Amino acid sequence: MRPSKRDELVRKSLAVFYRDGFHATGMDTLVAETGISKTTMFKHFRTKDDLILAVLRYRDETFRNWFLRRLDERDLPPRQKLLAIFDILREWFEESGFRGCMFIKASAEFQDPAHPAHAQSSEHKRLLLSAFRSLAEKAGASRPDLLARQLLLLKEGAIVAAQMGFDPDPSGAARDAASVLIEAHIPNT
Amino acid sequence: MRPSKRDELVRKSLAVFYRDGFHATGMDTLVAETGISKTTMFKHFRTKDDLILAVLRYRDETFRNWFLRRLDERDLPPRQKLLAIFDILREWFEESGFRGCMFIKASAEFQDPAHPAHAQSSEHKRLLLSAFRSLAEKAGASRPDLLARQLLLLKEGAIVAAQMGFDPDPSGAARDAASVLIEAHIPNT
DNA sequence: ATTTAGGTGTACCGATCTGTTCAGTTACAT
DNA sequence: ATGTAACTGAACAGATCGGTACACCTAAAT
Repeated sequence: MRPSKRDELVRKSLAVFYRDGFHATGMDTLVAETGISKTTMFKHFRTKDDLILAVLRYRDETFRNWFLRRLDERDLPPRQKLLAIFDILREWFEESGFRGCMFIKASAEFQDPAHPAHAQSSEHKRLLLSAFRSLAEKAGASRPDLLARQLLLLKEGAIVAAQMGFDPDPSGAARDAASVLIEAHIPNT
Repeated sequence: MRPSKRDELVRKSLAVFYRDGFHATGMDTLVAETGISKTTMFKHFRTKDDLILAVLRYRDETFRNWFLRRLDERDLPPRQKLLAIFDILREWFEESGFRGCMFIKASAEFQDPAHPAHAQSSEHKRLLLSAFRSLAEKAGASRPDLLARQLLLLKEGAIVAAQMGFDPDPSGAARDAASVLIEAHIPNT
């Protein structure tokens, strides 16, 4: 009756996969780190890949919810919300366990675009893009789709920079660039 | 005497690692795909990790040389060169075997920042950044370091978008954004 | 009290992993 | 022709991989 073990497994596996990577994490490691028996794991998920997909689905939900809710909480006018994207990004980067974007990493480990993990990772980005686009529309951008795509490029670039550590303040540089782009797309007066 | 086998091994291994990933590629696969015996491999490189590092060094050299030479060939004024970055990016994306940036993928598979592969990947990006910065200086940017970092963020974002396929024209969107940023940093008249 | 569903623990399977060993081959320099 | 250095091929070692089998445990519903 209780499907709680399943959720617990997904949550705890997420943490390990996020920290160590997908191929580098074996099922025995998951047993050790989650405290859940292998038998139970394979009762809930037929294969490791199935578990990974469930983890990615869960990550998509929680991350997107967190990000967009955080954006709404500030209740700013749409134009400022577009900028605030990069403030929330900074919060994320400063979290102690930050290790980059799980979906970028998933698509790096499962390179075949036909692989479900790859496809699902793209889908996550498309969902974010469409959220950005609707913000850009509300903000009155002349070309909302283009602006949204550009802000997303800045966001992804900042994530990579934060993960790899080649920029001292990626969210700051991205935010500054975003404000120039926003001003160009949405003249202030 | 001939160290040609070693180079051949590095070159051919690069292709396999780039296509399939580091952890997903076993030494036996490399034997099959390179036609070089395992004995020889382990004579030239003590461990798989050593081979990976050599591959990354080789990739850094060839990619950076290719990119920057391509940029020089056009001999444009510095300001236009900054924009042309994104034209060369498009060329790369359109190559048939394109699978994203090897260093982003390396840092995704070797997440510990202390891991040599991770460190070397960051270094590659820093070298590119410093090339961008010197271009931005020559172009007379008011804040060349900031502009260079922002263009690099756009570049990395575009690479991720191209690899994951969530944007129909990442190099185009990035180029357009870059031109706005350049105009803001280097007033045209 | 007993059934039933979900979970545990451990041993195990065959395949694959990185890395080694070793006898034989090729090619070139003297 | 003989020595030498690089390379091959195949077998092998020990560990780990994803996944299975099976006997047992627990708790709640009947």
